[in-house]
Amino acid sequence: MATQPEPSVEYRARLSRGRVLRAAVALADRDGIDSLTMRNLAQELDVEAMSLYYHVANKEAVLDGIVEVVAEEIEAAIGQLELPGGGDDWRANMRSMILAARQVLLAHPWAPAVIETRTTMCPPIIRHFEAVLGVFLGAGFSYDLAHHAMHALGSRALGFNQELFAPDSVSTDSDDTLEMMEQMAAELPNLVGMMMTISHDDPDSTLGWCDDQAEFEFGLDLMLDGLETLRSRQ
Amino acid sequence: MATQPEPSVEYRARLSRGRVLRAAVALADRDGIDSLTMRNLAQELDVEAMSLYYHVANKEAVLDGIVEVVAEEIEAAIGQLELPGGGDDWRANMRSMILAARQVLLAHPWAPAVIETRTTMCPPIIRHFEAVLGVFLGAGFSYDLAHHAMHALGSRALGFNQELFAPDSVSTDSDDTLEMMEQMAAELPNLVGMMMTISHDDPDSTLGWCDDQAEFEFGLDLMLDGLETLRSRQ
DNA sequence: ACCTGAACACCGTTCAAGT
DNA sequence: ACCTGAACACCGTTCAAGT
Repeated sequence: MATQPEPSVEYRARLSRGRVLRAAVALADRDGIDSLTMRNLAQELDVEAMSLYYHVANKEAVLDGIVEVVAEEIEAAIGQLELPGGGDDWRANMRSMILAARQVLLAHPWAPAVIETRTTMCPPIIRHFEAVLGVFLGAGFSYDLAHHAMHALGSRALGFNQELFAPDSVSTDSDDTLEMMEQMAAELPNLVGMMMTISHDDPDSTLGWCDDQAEFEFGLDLMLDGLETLRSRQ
Repeated sequence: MATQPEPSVEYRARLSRGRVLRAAVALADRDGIDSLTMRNLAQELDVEAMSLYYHVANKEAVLDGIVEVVAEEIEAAIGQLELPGGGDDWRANMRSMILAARQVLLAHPWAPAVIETRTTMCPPIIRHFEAVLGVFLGAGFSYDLAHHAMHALGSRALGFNQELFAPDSVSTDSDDTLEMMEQMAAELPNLVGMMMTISHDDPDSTLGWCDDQAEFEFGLDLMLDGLETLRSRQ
């Protein structure tokens, strides 16, 4: 009789904080953040829910942890970047760092909302802000102006600008809103006029169906250009 | 014998959607948004939880409703405003509208987070965006530029800029973070340098304890100034 | 050291039943 | 028409118990 079962198909890998967090990210990516419950997460790992508590303190710790995983991905993505601006063009460097972070977040659509509910910064996020701040300081921003700049950037420093309301909330695709828009055309001349003009110019672009990436870059450039003006006058 | 009980102390006012929503706002203001459960809300109204469902479809409808209540307060606050810019200074008008909205939100600290989870816009919010857009168009912005401007403003149009992480997440008040900062001073020269400089200049102002209102206005003005530049070149 | 079963105190919500 | 009691299917979490 075998006293030691050899590794086989029924062998189950031991749990660890890392495995728990990676499974949590995968679950949130696949089924959405609402599906990330301790019970579902345990099932994903072929384990009982209570086993998770041996590796993470509680659900908040799981949420902290999945933000950390994403932040580490951002760090890795930025690490691989060849900064285009060299020592000269701080805006180009900042821009590519932030757009690289954004690419990572696009793969984890739940991340912005979870990040905004966190109360403490994990080390990789702190290091990210350290790097962003480094670009400002390297370009000659005073500590004071760089401080304002960090606040002004806000979540854009991590590559997202939390959109208000769902992408299609005022979309003309919905019959309800279309009807509502028609009966409100008199009351909402500006919005209706803008939507009609924009969808006339570009049928794919309405208020409810905008190019998020283009709008993000527009807002980002607006900030960076404004900050450059302030820097040069400093 | 009285066939009709006269109104008396034990008379209980009937429920209505309006009473439910006002009670929900008051509860969230007083005890925080996490305390806003159907059961707690019912208790606030001296009623069973199930009674609420006669007046609101479900909890999502309550959240939609409390955002609507806040948006109506914003609408009222802006309605009472004397716009300082007259027909000339669109930035001054926009600024006072947005800062008035912000004052309302400061009384309902839970509101930004709830607003960001909504998927559809309620009528008073739509009307608010209509008014903001009206300022842009009135100042001569093209529909296209005004559209970009609305996106760039984002939640700032409603008076908030969701802060990442809690106010004191990197505060030097906490012994833990102070210790962490000390041991990380070598790894985080930019952040530590900025914090030391800023708290040296102004002991009340550190990374973790900033003047939110001043930072909001800094970011808002940066956007408005940048947009004015684009408008004038249009 | 690591995992589990049973149980607790909550949720939102349904449905049939009361007045 | 309006409100309620009992019940259901979930949550996160605890604690003592297993191996």
